[in-house]
Amino acid sequence: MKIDAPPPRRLTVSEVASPLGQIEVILDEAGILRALDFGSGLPRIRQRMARLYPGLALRAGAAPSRVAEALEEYFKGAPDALSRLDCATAGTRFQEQVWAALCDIPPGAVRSYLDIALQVGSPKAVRAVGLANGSNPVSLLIPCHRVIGRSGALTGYAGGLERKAWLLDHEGASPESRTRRHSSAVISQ
Amino acid sequence: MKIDAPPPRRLTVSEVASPLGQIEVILDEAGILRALDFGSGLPRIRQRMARLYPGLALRAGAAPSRVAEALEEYFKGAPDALSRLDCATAGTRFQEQVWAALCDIPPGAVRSYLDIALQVGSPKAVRAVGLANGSNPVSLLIPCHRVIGRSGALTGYAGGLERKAWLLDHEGASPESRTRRHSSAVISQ
DNA sequence: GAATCGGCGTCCGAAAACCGCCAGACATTC
DNA sequence: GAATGTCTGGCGGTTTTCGGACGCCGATTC
Repeated sequence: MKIDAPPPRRLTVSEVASPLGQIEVILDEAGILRALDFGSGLPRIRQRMARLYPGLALRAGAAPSRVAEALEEYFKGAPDALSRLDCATAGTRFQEQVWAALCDIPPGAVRSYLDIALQVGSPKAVRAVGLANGSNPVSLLIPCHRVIGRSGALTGYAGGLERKAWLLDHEGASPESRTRRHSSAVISQ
Repeated sequence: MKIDAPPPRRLTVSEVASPLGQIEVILDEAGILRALDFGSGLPRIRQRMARLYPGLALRAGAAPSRVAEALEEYFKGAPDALSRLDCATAGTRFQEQVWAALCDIPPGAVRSYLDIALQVGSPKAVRAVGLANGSNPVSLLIPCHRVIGRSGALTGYAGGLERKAWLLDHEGASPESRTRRHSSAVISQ
């Protein structure tokens, strides 16, 4: 669940194993997720944290079992397991709107970038939606992987397109819904 | 005393009466002074707080008696009373250096802007010292009023030159030291 | 499909504007 | 001469503004 929270005072980074490789997890002192990304994304994420929360150091630590277990369940086939975890973000108004819209997409469903743009009230800001998507700090919980091109093409994913495809399969998004053309109104749900 | 402290989570603004008019005081949740200025400076100070600590609202409240008493004593003639209070600032490296230098000036003494520039190791940054002085968030505790022109002219004060003059008189800075020329080495102390 | 173009929020770097100054050069005045 | 006043130019952080580049797209055209 995406929640509101005051800025963090302390950030702890830890690793969790997954079928898709190491996952980097950053939690604040209250145990709220501030970032989650696949291993290769660590430099990117450190940079974002440094920009968002200047002067806040990252210290290493072990992931709470709570978090590790939720991830494990998710990868075992319980897509709702992640909704037990709380996460908080610090973005611009537009980014927050987009990220909130992402959270409305249930597992197994997909949306197009245009769908999201319409939903946040900026019909022409489709590329901007792509940018906002790409700067989502908390992968998986905020399901930016459920947004694909209107044509059904996956188009892009910071963690790599293979992972995006894997996740959608895993969540049961029908491959058909991802290749049918000009049917964004239909593929919802 | 100027101390180090983590960024505030909550800010409370309150007013204290003084011979120089209302004084606005902003404290964080730990009772540490984050800002202090004369009444007219409130908009200015709100703006600075908003920039330094984005998303942090100011709520109104009563000043702790501790603070009110220290100010009262100061205005009754005990210049050291303020050193009981803790304050914390969030400035650039240069600003922090300047503000620290200000804290070395004892009551009753004055320094020139050049003196401060020399002390922080940037002999030519006299105007920058003026700027840093002017953006001191915690008046009185960080005694920016004790910095005057090398010629003895008061040159400027956010709270108004009358108040600057009053404060220096009140602290016993000899009027002579403030008008003598070409003697910055002498007017110190 | 492949190429083109339009659209939009964000980041980043460069440039300009702002000053709570100081020294030096000259006029004035005694 | 010495004291006082007025100008002028240079100084250096900080903040603000501005412009360009960028990208997880979509519609159109060929």
